[in-house]
Amino acid sequence: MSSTQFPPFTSTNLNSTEEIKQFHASAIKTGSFRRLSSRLLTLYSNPKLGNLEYARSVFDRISKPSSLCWNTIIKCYVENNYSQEALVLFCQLLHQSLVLPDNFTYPCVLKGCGRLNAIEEGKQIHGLTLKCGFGGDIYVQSTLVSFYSKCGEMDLARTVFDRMSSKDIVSWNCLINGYVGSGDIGTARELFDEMPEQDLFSWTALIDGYSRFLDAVNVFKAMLKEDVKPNDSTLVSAMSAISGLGLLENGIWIHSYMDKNKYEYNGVLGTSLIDMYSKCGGIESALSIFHAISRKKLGHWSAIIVGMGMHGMAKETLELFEEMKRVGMRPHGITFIGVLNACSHTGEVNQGLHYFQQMVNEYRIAPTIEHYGCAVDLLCRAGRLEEAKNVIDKMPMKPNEIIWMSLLSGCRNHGNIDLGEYAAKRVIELDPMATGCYVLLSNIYAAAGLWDKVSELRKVMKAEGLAKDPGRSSIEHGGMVHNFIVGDRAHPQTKDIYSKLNDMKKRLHAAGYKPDTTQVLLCLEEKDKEAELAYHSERLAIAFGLINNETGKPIRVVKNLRVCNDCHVVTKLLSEIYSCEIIVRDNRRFHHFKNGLCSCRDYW
DNA sequence: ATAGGGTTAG
Repeated sequence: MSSTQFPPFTSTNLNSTEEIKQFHASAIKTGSFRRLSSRLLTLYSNPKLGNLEYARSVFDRISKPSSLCWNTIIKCYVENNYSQEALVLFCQLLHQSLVLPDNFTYPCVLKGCGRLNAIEEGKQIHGLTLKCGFGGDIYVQSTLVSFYSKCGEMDLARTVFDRMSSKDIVSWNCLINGYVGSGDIGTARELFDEMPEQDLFSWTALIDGYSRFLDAVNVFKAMLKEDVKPNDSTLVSAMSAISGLGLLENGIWIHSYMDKNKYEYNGVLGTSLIDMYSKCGGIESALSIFHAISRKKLGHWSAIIVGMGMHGMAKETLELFEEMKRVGMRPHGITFIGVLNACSHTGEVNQGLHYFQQMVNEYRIAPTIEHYGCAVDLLCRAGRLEEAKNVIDKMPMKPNEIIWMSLLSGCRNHGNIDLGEYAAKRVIELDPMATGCYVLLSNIYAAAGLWDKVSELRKVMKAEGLAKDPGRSSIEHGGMVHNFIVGDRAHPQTKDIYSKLNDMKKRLHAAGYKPDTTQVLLCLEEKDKEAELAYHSERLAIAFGLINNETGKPIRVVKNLRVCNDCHVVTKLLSEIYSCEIIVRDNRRFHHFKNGLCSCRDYW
């Protein structure tokens, strides 16, 4: 819109900082600053512009700020994530100003309290709203619901909500969001069904709440059926669920929906798409999305670097990382997570350590516990266990169970009993219910033939009520997700699957396969151990994939645990025997099996 | 003289 259509002094269309500054300058020149100060303050306070300093300087030049001015500057601080300062201003408003807070003020400060998790301050302000007669204001009440929710006080949020004499869609959404945030998706769902009508926020909240489950995708589809048009946030939530589950077919579907409806990928949607394709095993698609984005932002670069790292493409990852720096993009902490992981997955230990140093020294990024986790992982995978232990001992924060699990896992892979026991003790101190830890330790004992120690561990697990987390694998076919657990016989095609497994077994043995039973947890006869391996969940999924794969497309399996050594050997052979590419996502990375080889080059 | 400023994803 051209500015000539609107006289500068009355224009409401000043959208850029530059335009506002011109307006500001002319207001001073013509002596109309006093008259326009409140308008200027509002313009500078636009949260999209981030002009907090200008807004404040205008506010400070207003001699007797009206409640409108107070409200605007307080909101500006909240929106720019300086809620602490917003509360300071609110106190000044209470004690030092000529005007009193009004019904517009309270929602702003309460929002600030929510952001700060300032439960006590919020409760006091809640009291004030009642005292000042704003207890029945729907905006104040909804913000209170939201505030208590953010502070984890669902009972209080519910009480405020139940006491509201009239509720609108926003009040319901605030409460639903609260239950979603507290992880109570059941109650969130009940409220969603109970509310008089749902809007985009309600749907998005529900999709968000189902994040790690297939329901998220189904709710998204139901929403489209109701002709509610998703916005960026909805799509991000839906894609995040798809990524978590690794549902490539669904991912392609949502992408084509977005294409058809002309969504823009230059912002957060591009990042989500890259992330989604990477995590669903479509790294080529992730790359083409990335390359098609004309003005690549930090999020896009980081997403593709993290994604390629997961696929073990260390060389390409590092090349892109160097290119990113060359074009003047400054990496942040998450980018380095991707870089370190890439090095870890291919065993580029020294290069990884070099990048860790670069992050600290050149980019002045303080390593988080996740970065130390990467460094420990890097060393552990390579068998440099003592060095890893050294990193743990010297890191500035208390190591968490993830870090000790990395060490333990390294000890399993490199057969270090003493350090393994030490790491396992640390894990159990932090998380007594850590099943995976018992399993890894058992693996160490089993590999060393210490069967009495294995059975001792099993007794402890039994006494503690710990069951081994069963291996689960899923595969998409014909618009459905098929899930398998070890020794599963629940699938409608079970008969075919087991006869395929039999066929696989024969052909594997003919190809010279010898089962590797060293990682079987149970103290069983050699024959029974082999049987245990033969029904690992990914083999059921692969058998299912082979039966139903007429198209010659890769078979894509998503697993909840790490691939065991034996399954890894088997999957390599199967890719050759059946001339079929098999792509497995385990809980850490991707394995692309083709022609008898795996992309991880047996290092994982 | 009058309008303007508020609540739900980040």
